[in-house]
Amino acid sequence: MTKGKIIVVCVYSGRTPDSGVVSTVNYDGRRLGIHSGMPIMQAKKLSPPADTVFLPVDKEYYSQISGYIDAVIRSYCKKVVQASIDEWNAEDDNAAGIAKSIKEAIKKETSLVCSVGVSPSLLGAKMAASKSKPDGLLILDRDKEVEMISGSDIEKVPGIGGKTAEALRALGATWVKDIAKIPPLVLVETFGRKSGAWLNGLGKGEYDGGLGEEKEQVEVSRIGTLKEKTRDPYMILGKLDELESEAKEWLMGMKKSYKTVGIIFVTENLKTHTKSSSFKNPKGWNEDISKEKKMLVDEFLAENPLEIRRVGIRFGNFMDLGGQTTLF
DNA sequence: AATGATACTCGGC
DNA sequence: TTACGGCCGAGTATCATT
Repeated sequence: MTKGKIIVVCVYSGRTPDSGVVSTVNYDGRRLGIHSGMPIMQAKKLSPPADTVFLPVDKEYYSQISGYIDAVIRSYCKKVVQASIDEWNAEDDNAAGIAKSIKEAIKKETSLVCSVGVSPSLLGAKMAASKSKPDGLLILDRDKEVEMISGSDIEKVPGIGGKTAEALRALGATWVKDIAKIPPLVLVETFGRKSGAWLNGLGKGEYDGGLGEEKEQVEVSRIGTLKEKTRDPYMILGKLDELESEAKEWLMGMKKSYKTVGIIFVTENLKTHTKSSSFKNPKGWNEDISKEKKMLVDEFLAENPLEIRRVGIRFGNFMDLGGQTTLF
């Protein structure tokens, strides 16, 4: 029985029985300071064992539920873009009118509660939904939207994470409205052309409008944690073989060929590095790439002295081949 | 110099 | 005292081609 308990949902890496991180945690757990991304061992120290349940993530199950919710939302809204496994962005001429019905339909279908935000901009809607968590509905007009966003902590703005927030605070901005005091040139210098311009607009109350289009997946990757950290190419390549098969199952199912293969390395200091190379002609999922993998691994080991903790493989630059099915 | 392709890092969820 | 996943896309740097 899990009623009244702290529920910690974890990604177990398999390295040791408790190694891994927290994926998510219920509100009782959050009150104790447990949060996503936290090492499982740290969460254990913060939670009373008798009142806490640690569960592994079950992504297949979440995907199934996600599909049910997707169908509900699409039955109500003119335009829908699924943003992640548990977030949808939608447009409708009668957004404020249907929001409550959508909440109720999702509850009826899945017995889950959700939060809905309605606002003139996508950014405002997302923040309104976040603000009304865990079971809320918040509808804003343009004035209320500006009031909410400009008065918000920079860290609460989707698109501003820990690193960006820290850099903004170093420039004197704690609240969104403070960003307007930073010269646009400084924003561009610090955050780059695109992000700098976006932040500048944010400070001035210019929030991007629509949803954009649903995007096609452009790469597939599989990453895993090694039993122990190592620099042994044989160990690394062995793990990569497993991961390659998994990624290629996806390619096969989606009937995709690829032109780019990349290897992802996470070193003992938890820093991520990548090495990739592209082929002139697209490769099918049955083609051998062991030479290329070895090249990329050797190349990385030659230029980085640290031990490797996790490795991954990535396929990208998918090609539409038209009638050339003989490749497979 | 301009354009497009590729390589790589960052960070959200 | 420390403890640490598995994805994905965006953005930008860098390279190749013309």
